[in-house]
Amino acid sequence: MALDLDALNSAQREAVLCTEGPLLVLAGAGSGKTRVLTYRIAYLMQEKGVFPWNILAITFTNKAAREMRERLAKLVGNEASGMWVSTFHSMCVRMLRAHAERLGFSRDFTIYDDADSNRLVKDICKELDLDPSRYPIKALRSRISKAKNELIVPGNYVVSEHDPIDQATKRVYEMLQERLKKSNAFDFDDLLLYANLLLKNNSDICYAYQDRFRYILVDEYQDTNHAQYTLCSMLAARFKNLMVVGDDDQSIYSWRGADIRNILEFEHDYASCHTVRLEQNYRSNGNILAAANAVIANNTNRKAKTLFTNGPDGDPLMIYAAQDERDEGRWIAGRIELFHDSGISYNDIAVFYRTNAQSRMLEDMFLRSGVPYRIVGGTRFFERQEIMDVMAYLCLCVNPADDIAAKRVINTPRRGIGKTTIEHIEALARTFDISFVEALRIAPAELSLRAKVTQSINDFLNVLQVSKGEFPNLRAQIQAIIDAAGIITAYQREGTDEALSRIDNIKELLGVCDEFMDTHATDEVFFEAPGVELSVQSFNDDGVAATQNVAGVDADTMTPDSAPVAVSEVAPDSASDADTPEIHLLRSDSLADFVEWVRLRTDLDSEAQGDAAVTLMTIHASKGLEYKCVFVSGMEDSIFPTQRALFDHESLEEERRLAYVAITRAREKLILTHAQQRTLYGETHCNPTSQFIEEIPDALCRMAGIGSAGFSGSGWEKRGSRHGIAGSGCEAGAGGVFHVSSAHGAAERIREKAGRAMSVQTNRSQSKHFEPGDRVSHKIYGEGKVTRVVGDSMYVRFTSGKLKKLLVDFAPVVKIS
DNA sequence: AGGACAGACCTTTTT
DNA sequence: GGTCTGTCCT
Repeated sequence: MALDLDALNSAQREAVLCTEGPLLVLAGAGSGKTRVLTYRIAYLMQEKGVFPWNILAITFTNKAAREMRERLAKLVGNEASGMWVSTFHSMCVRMLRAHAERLGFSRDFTIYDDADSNRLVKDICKELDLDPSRYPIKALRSRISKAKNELIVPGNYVVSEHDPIDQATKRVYEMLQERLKKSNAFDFDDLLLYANLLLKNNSDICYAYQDRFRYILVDEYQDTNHAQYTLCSMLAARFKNLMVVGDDDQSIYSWRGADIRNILEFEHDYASCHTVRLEQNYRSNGNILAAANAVIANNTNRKAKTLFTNGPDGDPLMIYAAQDERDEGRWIAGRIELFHDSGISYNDIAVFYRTNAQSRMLEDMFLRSGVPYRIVGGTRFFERQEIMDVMAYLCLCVNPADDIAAKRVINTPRRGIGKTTIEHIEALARTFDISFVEALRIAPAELSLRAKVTQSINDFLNVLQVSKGEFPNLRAQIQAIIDAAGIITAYQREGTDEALSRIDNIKELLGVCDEFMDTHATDEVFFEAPGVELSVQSFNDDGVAATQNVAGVDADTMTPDSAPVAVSEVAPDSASDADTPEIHLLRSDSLADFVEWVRLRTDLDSEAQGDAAVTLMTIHASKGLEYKCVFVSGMEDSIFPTQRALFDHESLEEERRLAYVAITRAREKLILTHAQQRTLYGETHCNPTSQFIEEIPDALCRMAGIGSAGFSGSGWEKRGSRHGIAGSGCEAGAGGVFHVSSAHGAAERIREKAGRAMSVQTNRSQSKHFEPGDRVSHKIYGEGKVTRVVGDSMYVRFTSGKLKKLLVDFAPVVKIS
């Protein structure tokens, strides 16, 4: 398959053809950067004869990695199978698995997620007797995380004199690392930190990887933190074929440690760097693009870029001023129905918001108006309690030293092992310097526990025993562990709807396991290229104290003895030598690999698409996506931009970049809404229209109207609502269901208040009951006649001729006489 | 040991 | 306003 470079524009082609040396690609939104990345890889292999195993492509999300792999496969078939296309984190895991011993870890280490490390820090604070109000866990953790991202190990953590929290941080940090190591675990930040230390303190390993990854490509470079930055520079130090792609205007994760300077100063770091700007946008209509350009132009700290398109201007942007958040949600729902009627699929529509809290009202209104929706983010699958419990069992089976996991599930399901017993066992573990699980084994004798408790402990330990049995496949093994743990049985006994849905979720996890088995059955096996197998042999297993101290990192503190080593390139047939550590591969039958794989993914990104539905998500979550039609809600100062950013220049610029991201997600239609009044955290505020709206030239916009009490009219949205009075509705009786009221004067407000009170009455007395033959009015479809009522749904023939099935409880329908 | 209540919390969260 | 956590009570 010959590569068709004519499919690229000139800037894209330039980036593809520039294969040698450092390359910075400033890729505006929608400018085809993934295309450039994949074409460049294909070009390297097909035209430059570069072996796939000499290429490393790094992304931030698993989803992005998968997409790139897929697009690459389309371009070059399975030629790319020896290539590392992975996230920073999974790349680090691979390296750490291969060389865990160098760092004093064993290769079966587990990865602690956020909740795990939170618990660990909490435990440590308790032990140190730190008052949580003076030393908030959150503050400690964020400082530690920041330190890790900056590659500051505990020994190098500099305490500012008059900062007690800082002093506590140092102690907690020290202990945290000890505990993690004892548990044979890394947290997310550790993966990057230790991979850095591994390369810094072991020049042989570093050299081997440098030699292997001759061409490195990094996506979303604007989001890299310092640890990621140094990883890239170390790996690329030898061949300097480092291509980074990013858009400083889309840097929205500085609060997570992303350092925008990494991209702004790339040209400085690599003097011989070549820079390419991708400014032609293939996604959005002209008006949308013009709005995006106008907004982002207000930022000062950026690499100037101006996106252009050859496409049409399209519709003007629509701006709607809602009365309050309820009106906003209701209006958006109505607008979506109009779009849907005009032939736009729900799948092509997305609604964004700044904070997750805002999704509630939108959901509520969508439910009531019958707009199908799906929410991205929020409580994620792997953060559900039951899933975390099962995962804890799995982790424990893989790594019995995982104390956090053990403590999490020792009494899940209820086994009658309470707080005091756990504390005793913990004390036991500390006395003998053993793990929690090991302590469990001796606990009955040592603590002379009652028979019932002993039985419980044996039940629990039996789970680990069971996991070691023989199974036809991974799924069967996991199933057996879950059964032995008795989780499902416990939920079944509970029998509540909630418990049953938890069982469903656990079944879903088995589905995830199936997916894992499918996707890892074959492809990753080829990841290791013959002939360049990276292998490391240690001359001295006892570890002669040959500690290297590289680049100011205190190797003593965190990296134990690094022994002198030799690197050898082995022939393919010797690659399987027993004592030759191989680069870690994910095997479809390995529980350990499954656990790792799950830990490094955020959500079910393989989530089934299901029926057509509108997508709801935070703006952060929308990065990298696009929709024909985009709503951005809550465009008010102190919501978006957030309150904290209003008086801080840097934060405000980041918020503006966020606005830029939101705007540039839209292909054809962009609707911005704001509410004149909004209740948040129980308090009602009147916020001014977002300054970002003000920054968009009027010529690009059209006012879609001002939200008013009248529009809500019918009162349908209040039925069954506990918030009835809070609505903006002035009540029916005023005539038409959809009458539009005049502007809001003071007098009107007073009348409206009266109306509200009345509306509650009206609603309470209003019958929800419909019968065939009833004449009804629907908010979107107008008038119609009920033809059939089945359970809680009914069929209505509208004057337009449409027959619709509606949910009696939720559809925006009222009876008319 | 486990349930009930009261208090604190509250941007964003690729891994 | 809602949710999650921590403590107190039984």
